[in-house]
Amino acid sequence: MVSIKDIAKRVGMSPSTISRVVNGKKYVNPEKRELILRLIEETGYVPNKSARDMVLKRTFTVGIVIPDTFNMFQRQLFSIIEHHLESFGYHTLFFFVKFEGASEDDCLQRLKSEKLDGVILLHEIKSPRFYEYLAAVGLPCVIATFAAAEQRIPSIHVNEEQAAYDAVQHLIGLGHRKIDILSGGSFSFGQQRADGYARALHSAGLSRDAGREVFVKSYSAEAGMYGMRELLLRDRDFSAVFAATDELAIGAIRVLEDEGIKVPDQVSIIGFDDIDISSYIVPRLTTIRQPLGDIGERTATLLHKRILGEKPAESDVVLPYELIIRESTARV
Amino acid sequence: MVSIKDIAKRVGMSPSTISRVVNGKKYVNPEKRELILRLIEETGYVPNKSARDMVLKRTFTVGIVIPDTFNMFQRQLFSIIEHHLESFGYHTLFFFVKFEGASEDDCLQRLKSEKLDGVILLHEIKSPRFYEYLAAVGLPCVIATFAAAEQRIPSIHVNEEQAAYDAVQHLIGLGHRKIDILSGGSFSFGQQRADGYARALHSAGLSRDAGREVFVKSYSAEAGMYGMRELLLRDRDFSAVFAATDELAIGAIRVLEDEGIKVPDQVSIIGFDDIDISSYIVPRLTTIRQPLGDIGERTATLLHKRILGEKPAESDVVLPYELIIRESTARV
DNA sequence: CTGAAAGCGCTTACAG
DNA sequence: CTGAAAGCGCTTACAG
Repeated sequence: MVSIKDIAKRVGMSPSTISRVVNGKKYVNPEKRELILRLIEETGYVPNKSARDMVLKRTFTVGIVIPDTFNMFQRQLFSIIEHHLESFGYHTLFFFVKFEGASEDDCLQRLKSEKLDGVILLHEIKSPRFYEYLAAVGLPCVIATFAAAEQRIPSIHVNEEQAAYDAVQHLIGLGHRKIDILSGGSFSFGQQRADGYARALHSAGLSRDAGREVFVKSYSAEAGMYGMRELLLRDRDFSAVFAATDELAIGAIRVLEDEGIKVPDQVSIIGFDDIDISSYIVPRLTTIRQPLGDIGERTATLLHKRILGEKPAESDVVLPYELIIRESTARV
Repeated sequence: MVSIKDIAKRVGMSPSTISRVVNGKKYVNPEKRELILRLIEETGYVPNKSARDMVLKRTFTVGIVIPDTFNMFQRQLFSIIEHHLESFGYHTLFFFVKFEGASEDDCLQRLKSEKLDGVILLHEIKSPRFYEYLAAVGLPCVIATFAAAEQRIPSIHVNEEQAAYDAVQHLIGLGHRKIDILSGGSFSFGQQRADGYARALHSAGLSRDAGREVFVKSYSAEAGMYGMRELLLRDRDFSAVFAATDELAIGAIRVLEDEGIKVPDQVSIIGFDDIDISSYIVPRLTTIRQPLGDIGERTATLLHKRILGEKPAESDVVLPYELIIRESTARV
């Protein structure tokens, strides 16, 4: 591989000068610059990133911490984020974390061995050690899709509770009174969406009933099937269900269909997230749309600013969501 | 950040020795090793990856070249690959490439600036320059999901043509005679799947008809809707369609449903890939399952071996696929 | 505008 | 088993 020294030798100049033109610094004689540029082209010289990172003490890469079992919403989100990050000149490294506690420590360990420029959390890390580390080394961080707990880490998200409230209001507006909920654990949004559900019921004068609530392990279609079977086992006396996630909703519809229960004729289902597939399935899913593109762009931009040392005023960005009414909900 | 020298100073030994214990080399006095290990623990020392990469002249990272518009099958595949790669101790860097020719050059450019240990192609690169570069620098490479063209790059894939043949045979076995095809461009598998379709038709004594074939731009559900509308515009005289991709099939079903045409009662649809969602939608999709897990694992393993310098005998691994009969196909 | 020199944090023969 | 020394490829004051 050709190095900066090789180039220097060939043009009879010092490595310093070559470095200057490679990095587009000024104070270089225009003619020499031309000459050097031509030679770089000819030889196919590319700077050695490791050497550069080493002296600069940064790596131009940001880590994205994401659940091992990421759902489609998170999948779509991370490719948007990675796209923007790339346009800012960053590499991105993925850190998958499982739900077991040990996995968070592993993740932290891996994080330490990289000299990241910044990190984005798409997964809600619990371990305080994690946040202590971030603070200790002053590693810029942005949380996407979750409100930060107490820590002073900026986050980009939607008002989950209010959105869920609106979703359930939509059901109530359609005349539904017997509304079940299918949500999941592990993440705070599962709880917040359940909170919005409860508040909507309350504000409509409906009483909450533990028999109408099931919390499954994850947020997948598989989990949705499991949860709906459980709901069916308990009591068939519901006319609508609020699924905390589109995938949960898809699994729920699957089970209902298998039982010969028609959606939305007999049961209305509303999801949350508006993943790609939701507008193609039969029936098209009524859901809450999170502004994926916006979340992704702002997350990447905010992190970039923090890496550059800017301290943006806004530390908690709450973005608007949207109720998307399609075919899976109907008047009771 | 604490460096190897700091540790050396604190224990009164040389950096060489510290390096040896950090890298688990032998020839170190057991007691000193203990002492050093303890200090590393205490100080939270982590080796500087950039420095290490630089002297070792490798980066322990592999690049994954993937289409910008990757579909769900590719999405699932790359997370499996990344998972295995991580277990081998590699980082992975994504290189998204668009369909425009220029994008391949960009990708090549980026590839050059990284000192990758290896690369995996999930996207069918056309540019010969790309392969020339790989050969020139001796960069290990494995292709997944495509048969390599002439180049001597090992690849892991399924017999696309034969699988498509089987898919269409399934339709024929169900009594269908008027079978349309919905496929896409840009990738060789789109053509190979179409070839299998043609051969199945031929072997059943059915004549091929350009009016029954539509090729759309991509392989998404969106494209599937577009393609099915086109098919409908031409002639409603078909009882089955072979969609080259599950997502294409999902879009096709969507349009049929909107037109009041029942699947599979009036039209049978078969897909290809068996993406996650295919077993949850209504109707469940009949499709060809590609052995995702196996492809991912073998791809990662094969690349790892090549990086280590082993030249495995098998350069073209053809894996078995499986016809998954579900609900979207029925007797005519 | 330009070069000599030092240094980033590690590894690896080489000589004990 | 261990240390001194050189070197990986770059950048950056510093002195012209």
